[in-house]
Amino acid sequence: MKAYVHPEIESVPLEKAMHALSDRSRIAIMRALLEHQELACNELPIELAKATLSHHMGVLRDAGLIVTRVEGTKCLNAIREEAFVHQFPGLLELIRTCK
Amino acid sequence: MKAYVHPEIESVPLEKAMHALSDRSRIAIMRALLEHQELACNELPIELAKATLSHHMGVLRDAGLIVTRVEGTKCLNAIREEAFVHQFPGLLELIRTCK
DNA sequence: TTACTAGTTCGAAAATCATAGAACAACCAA
DNA sequence: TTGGTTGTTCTATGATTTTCGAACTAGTAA
Repeated sequence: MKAYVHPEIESVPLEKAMHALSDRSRIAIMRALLEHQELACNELPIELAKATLSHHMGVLRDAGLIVTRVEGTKCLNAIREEAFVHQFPGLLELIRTCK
Repeated sequence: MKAYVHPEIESVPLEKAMHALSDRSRIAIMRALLEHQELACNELPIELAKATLSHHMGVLRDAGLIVTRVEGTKCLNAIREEAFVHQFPGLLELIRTCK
């Protein structure tokens, strides 16, 4: 489908990760991925136009928070665990537990 | 000088705190407060116009991350520790340790 | 080939945000 | 009272962000 680019975790500054998580829809995406491990875009519980969803996935990907792999016509998204453990310790727990 | 309003911590959603920390200047303010406990606006190591700085302090205050108290002509700002311990566990450490 | 599905990219509109000058209020000190 | 300091509020401008329709690419399947 397309060659997805994922940044080096170390090159992502904190404010970029914070910005990626400053949107209600993107937090909802992260929580869905926490619950289901791996989801295609159209399986996400988000009521937005395709183009908008694609934009949000790009923001999360650029911030090093998710990884996308192609499988047939769909692309499967998952949380980039090492980003949180290594670069942003505690952040994933915050997303998981915070109201 | 003015009656500063501080929100109930519980009413601050995660995306609001994330947005407050999605700006390089505001992260710098938080780090200065981590180091010095309490600082007036004009003591912060930020090269911005007064009006801009006042805006950033308002964003941090509205997100429940800092508390401001008046003392004479100046207003002293400090990190609202209970916000982090109680509402956003791990976030303060992230600000402290993250590059 | 044709049709369908999944997702991206382009272009544009609306909303939000960062920035700062100018005027202002409040306090302090001479 | 006059002047200096501290910070807010108003207003405006430029930049960024969110949103989505439309056109597009790539894979799958009939």
